[in-house]
Amino acid sequence: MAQPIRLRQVSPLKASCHQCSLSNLCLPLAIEENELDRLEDIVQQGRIFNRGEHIFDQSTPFRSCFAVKSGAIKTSIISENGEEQVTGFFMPGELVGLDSMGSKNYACTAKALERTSVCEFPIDKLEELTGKLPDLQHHMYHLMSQEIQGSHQLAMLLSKNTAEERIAALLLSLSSRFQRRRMSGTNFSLPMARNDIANFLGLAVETVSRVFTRFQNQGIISARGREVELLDVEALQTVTREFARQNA
Amino acid sequence: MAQPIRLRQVSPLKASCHQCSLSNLCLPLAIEENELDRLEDIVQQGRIFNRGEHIFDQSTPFRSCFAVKSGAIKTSIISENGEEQVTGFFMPGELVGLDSMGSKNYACTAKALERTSVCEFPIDKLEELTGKLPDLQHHMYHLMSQEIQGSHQLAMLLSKNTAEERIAALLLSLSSRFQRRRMSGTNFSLPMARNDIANFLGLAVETVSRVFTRFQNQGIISARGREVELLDVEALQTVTREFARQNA
DNA sequence: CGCGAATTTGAAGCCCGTCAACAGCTGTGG
DNA sequence: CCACAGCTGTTGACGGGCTTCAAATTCGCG
Repeated sequence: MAQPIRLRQVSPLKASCHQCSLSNLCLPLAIEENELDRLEDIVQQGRIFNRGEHIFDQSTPFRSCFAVKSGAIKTSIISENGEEQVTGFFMPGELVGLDSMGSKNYACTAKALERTSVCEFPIDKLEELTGKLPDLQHHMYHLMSQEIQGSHQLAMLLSKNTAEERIAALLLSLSSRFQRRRMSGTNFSLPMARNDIANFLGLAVETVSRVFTRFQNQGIISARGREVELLDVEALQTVTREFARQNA
Repeated sequence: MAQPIRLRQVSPLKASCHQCSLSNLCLPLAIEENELDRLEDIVQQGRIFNRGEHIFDQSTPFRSCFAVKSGAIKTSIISENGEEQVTGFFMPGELVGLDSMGSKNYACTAKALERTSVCEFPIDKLEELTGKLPDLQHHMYHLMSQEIQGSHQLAMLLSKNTAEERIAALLLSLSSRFQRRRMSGTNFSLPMARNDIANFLGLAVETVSRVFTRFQNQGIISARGREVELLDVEALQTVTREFARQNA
């Protein structure tokens, strides 16, 4: 038994970024084969978190970024007064912790919404490696700027759009992220509670609930609990652009 | 005349990051002396833009990041429908363009709010340099993560706070940024129009105007046009925390 | 099966956006 | 030098979308 275990500690772990079905979404994206090996040298794979467990906590020392392999994670910041703001939902293939890069402590708390497995990238080794691999550094810049852009989009959604538009946008965002993983873009299960949706979109829980039933009555979606089916994607896209048309 | 000019092309330009009063805010922060020289090799200094001129435009090829030397810049994104969202205001010592890092095109448009001078960092050279200088790379990561965090704070402000709280927060933010430059934190001139404030904070212009007069009637501030004096900073800080107290 | 949490539904109130009109400031041209 | 236009900022009135409060109902898990 000893030998097989030893082998597993080296070979399968090293090979797994190559084999990972998410390698086209995660960090290895656009990296040369031989460079991928060096990334695998620093990654700690296969950590598992149960629903509700914290991957890391705000204001604790920043040690690592995490790539979601399966499951889902929500990040949130707690202001001095204890008010929570959900800042993002992270699906498989997405990188958590970029908002803490270059800082001493984590800027937010990351919590598993369901049973979730992640790959861990120790930040000191990651920074060292990005210094050696220009493509990887470029990709890190890209991912971080994407996060900034996404946050700006969210700010736009929050400041200019109605409840219906915000929820339609979230459903479409989730849909495209499921599709990217070759899963159904019209029939999926929401990883987060209504409460999290409301907090993320800056709405009251009751409003979220009402919009869901309204969409259902209009035949745009079909929802029972967290199970959602998008019946009329075009109608949803119309809703998100509705506001624009009126103010054109 | 020829010789002095030649000398100026080398010596004063190279020395200017050292001499710049903003060097403790901008990129050179926390960089070794000899490394600062290499940063100066790639920077193009002293470009001037008049009020209203664009530093760069959304969807045009991303070439450079810009550090504000004097004046002020606003960045905004235009959605497909033509709706504008102001994403940030940039004061001297702050770096513009981080949301486009690693992308092919600029993610937003940057516009001078007043006569503004900037230092330009060509992105290809900057990326190359950050690959060689770990401290500089670390600082870039830090600046970008700060931008993500700031954007999350904005989202929180937009989704949970009243008009008064948002405007109080903006005034306090501007105040501390003026103070950082050794300028008065209680008596300053707003670089942006009411319209920009409203757009940035997700409010109607009329609401911004009303809150300004309300603050004035309460003796918290004194404002005439863009000239603002903070008469009671503590009261402003209380306003921003008011919401929290009620929901504690 | 039973309890607490999550979700849904209803009713009432309020903050803020919209519409409208006015005032203030700036620059231009007669 | 003043008049006018255009833009920016201010003030008032009104309506609507969302929050809040309250309670019923369902869901989830031991």
